[in-house]
Amino acid sequence: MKDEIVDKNSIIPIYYQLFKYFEKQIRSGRLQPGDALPTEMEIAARYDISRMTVRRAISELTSAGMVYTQKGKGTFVARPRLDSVVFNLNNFFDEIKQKGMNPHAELLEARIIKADEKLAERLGIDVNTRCLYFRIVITADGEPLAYETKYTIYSKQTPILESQLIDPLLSRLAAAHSDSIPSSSKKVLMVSKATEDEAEVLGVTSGLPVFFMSQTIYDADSKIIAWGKTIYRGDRYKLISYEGWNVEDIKNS
Amino acid sequence: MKDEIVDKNSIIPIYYQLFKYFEKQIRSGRLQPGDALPTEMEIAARYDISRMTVRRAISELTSAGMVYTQKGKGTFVARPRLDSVVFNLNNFFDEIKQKGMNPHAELLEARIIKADEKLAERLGIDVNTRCLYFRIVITADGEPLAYETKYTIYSKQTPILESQLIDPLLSRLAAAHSDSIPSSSKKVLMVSKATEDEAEVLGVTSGLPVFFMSQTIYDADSKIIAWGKTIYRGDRYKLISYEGWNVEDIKNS
DNA sequence: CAGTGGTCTAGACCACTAT
DNA sequence: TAGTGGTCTAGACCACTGA
Repeated sequence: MKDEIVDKNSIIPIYYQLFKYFEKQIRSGRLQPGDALPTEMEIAARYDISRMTVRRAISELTSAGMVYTQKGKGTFVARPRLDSVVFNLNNFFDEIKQKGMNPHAELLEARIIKADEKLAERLGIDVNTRCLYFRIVITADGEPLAYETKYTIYSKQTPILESQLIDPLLSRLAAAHSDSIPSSSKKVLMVSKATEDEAEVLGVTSGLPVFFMSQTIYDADSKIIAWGKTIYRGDRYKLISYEGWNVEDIKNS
Repeated sequence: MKDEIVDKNSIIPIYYQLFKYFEKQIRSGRLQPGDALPTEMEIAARYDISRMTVRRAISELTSAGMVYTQKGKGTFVARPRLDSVVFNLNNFFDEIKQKGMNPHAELLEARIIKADEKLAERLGIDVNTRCLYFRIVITADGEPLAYETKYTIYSKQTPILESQLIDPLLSRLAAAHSDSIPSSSKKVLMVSKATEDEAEVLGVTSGLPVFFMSQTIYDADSKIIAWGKTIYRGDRYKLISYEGWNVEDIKNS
């Protein structure tokens, strides 16, 4: 009854209750950046819990970037890092759905081709190696938003299902039709102007600024097994990044 | 002598040795996605260490996204996630330095202004509130790369140092000249065409595709205390994102 | 039911920090 | 030297899984 902070009989783990308690202290400003937390021993004694449990709670706070520890000195409230920017580009389909729109992928073309010099160079393979080539356009409520062109090595020569081609995850396709297992990926985001071909597919005027993203997929031996490019309409797409401690509040403002 | 995996007398923590051991097993493919790790009890018994130490190692693997645990079942090797894209835009100065170039920030203009309607709207303040307005251009080896325009509430009315204005961190400036402490930040990345003004400052032709990034800084009460926009030359700037388990290898390829 | 990971304890020794 | 966080132990009980 003395301490409402930690309820040992709760179903909620003690370390989590403690984590939430300090999180609230910091978010509300009762603990300011630079302030020291009580020592681990103090916290353990105050709430009559083991020091290992206290450490678990502090470990969660550290992961969340809210505190940092200094050996021999103590644990201190961190300053929010507001200037390292992380832009997230998650599954396009889910993002569209999340906005209450209806996503759809349409297959424009799919062919088995023999690699020309340019493609052979890109995929790090010999000229004339058999590759799978296809193009899709992604729409939201019927309006084109993104245009993808993809290539992958076609070593297995297994039948191709349309459902695989419109799968937004290139790595899954590469896994199905190449001998290698996707292990790593490199994506590069650039700006560009829509070419005439791109403009037509996307239903915009040629020259519109667009996001241009290339993706290269590698296997465990760092060999390239797939390559693709995606054009996102610049007038409809933006990347948003939130940082700090009261992110949920500003998302709604 | 039997087990080279864990050296209890090493300076390196046991949990870290164990983490590195499993990391190597997974990266090399000896442990494949979906494979189960030995149970915690087994590992503890095999290397004669405490189960809590084993759990610390597994916790590190989980943080790294290399394994996942299932209550009552076991610990399994995860599939690398190759399709959630994270683009990082860190400190511009450091990035330029890292490429062996010489970064420089030049102050183009700095004034105390009274907010007009548009700015008042953006900062969520009353018209005619005193604000600090300034523009800077960032160059690498003398070549313009980015062009920043920033506004912050000027409530303290403390003297302004040029060193503060060319500080790439807007949050630091906001902290110095506003009553509030920066707590959160929102950044939006879009594509655009360089306006005539921007093109002149950046030394490019008008209409060049550019990255357009806006940043809004909030205090703990979710009140806006600063706003800025940055134009990055599209012909010189790109965002690169790596994912997977052998990222270090492909960075060099 | 036996086996798994999740939580927690009450100690211990260490390296580091500041005085 | 006293106090801090970092590591580690050898137990314990729990909820969940699958046979």
